[in-house]
Amino acid sequence: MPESIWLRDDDRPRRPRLSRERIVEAAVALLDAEGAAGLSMRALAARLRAGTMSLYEYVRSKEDVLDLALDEVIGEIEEPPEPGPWRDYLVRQLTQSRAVMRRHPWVPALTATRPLLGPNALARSRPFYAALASAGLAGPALTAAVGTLTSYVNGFVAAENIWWARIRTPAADAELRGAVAGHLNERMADLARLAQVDNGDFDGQFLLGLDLILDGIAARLPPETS
Amino acid sequence: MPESIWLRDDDRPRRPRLSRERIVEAAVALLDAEGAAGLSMRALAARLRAGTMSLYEYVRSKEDVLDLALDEVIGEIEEPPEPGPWRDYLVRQLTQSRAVMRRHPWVPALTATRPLLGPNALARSRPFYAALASAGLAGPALTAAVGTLTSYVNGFVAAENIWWARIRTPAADAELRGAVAGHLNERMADLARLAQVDNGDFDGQFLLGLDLILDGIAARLPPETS
DNA sequence: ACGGTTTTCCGTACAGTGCACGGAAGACGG
DNA sequence: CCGTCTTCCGTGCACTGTACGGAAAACCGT
Repeated sequence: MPESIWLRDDDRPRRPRLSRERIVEAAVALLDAEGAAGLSMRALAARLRAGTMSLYEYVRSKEDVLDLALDEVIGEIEEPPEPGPWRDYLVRQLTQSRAVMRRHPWVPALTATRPLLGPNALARSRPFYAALASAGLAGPALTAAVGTLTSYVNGFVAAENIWWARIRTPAADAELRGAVAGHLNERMADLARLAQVDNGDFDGQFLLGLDLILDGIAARLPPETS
Repeated sequence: MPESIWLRDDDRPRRPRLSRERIVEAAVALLDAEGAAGLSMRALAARLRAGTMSLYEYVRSKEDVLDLALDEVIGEIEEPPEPGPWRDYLVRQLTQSRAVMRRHPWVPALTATRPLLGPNALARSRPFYAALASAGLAGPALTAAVGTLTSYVNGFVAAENIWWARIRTPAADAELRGAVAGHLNERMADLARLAQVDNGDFDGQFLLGLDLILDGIAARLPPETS
């Protein structure tokens, strides 16, 4: 009777220290903390207290890590149980997408680089198509509507994040804002006057643009029923 | 009378071999040929037959090169002499933006990273604001409309380029298309059925989405005159 | 014609990157 | 007790951006 269970340390009966899940979790944390430039395989391994090359047991390349991290945070968008009216549903869903991309500012630039084929990305786009299909869209109009909306959200948050990235302190904010304003006023004052509302009301701007697109979609719906 | 002009080789009275212009020109060519990953300061210098560190006489960092290259290709969008009706103008201008981003596929991912403050970018956005302003928009609605349109174009072409990047040969195209279709059908057949129009009609999709947004904008215009 | 200053060019060096290779250490099935 | 297989990872290579400092050339004032 060798080593009774009660005496044995059975915490790791056959447990690898690393795993894909642990790696992508650490990768997301690292990306959030240091940005895309801060993610190196060495830094990632260090954060997991592992040797660099150990990661390659679970992942073929750094690209894989990025793909996995991306799909991971896409999973943070929760799927709603009840569909409800299509327009409310889309606003809610896309607002949430934006929130995720703000929590993880490295996301928009990454999506511009790689196709989104991960399980979470697919799971999230399904009800999205379904909502617009139930509203009456089909065929090219349907895919165009979906494409327009996702392109808009990605593009908007990408632009937004550029500005957020360059300000951490209010002082830096004021200085940057001043420098840009000076730059603009100096070389095209009329444009600066037209676009004077480029103060930081990103929330309002986001919803405004979204409504614009949704109005365009609504106008294209078959003039049907309820 | 030393060295008459006619005998002197005055081709280079004080001509540095390098210049910012030559550097950004080479950078654009290199980016077009090799993609963003292929642009290294060493490769860039080699293409100019210069030492690597010579570049730093004209540019503070690689980031500078990217900013300059980006603004350079934005300059390829020609400014139209006659404004004309706002809607036609916007469609023409944005179609041209898309064409530029297709010629230089590295552009959309770059724009997602940095602010566009170069002279060409500013010069191009001015008539853009002006067109929508002349249509009757002002204040937040104006900036929202501009933001929506540019976000859409960026996002659309970014997504589009992802697919173009992965196919060079028709064989690769067919294989990729098959793999993706299989992947989709396997794990969510209904979605695949809804989105069956994801064949390569990017042109049509682009204009469809654009019309969507423009309809939304038109609906928001003050119900005024001619 | 000449000394000094400024501009251009760039070789070297350093810290950092992704990852190929091959070995070690341990868990497992026979 | 002996292979085999999985996990871990040290070393090494080719490559990156760029700090530093020196060489050479072009310019200017005398």
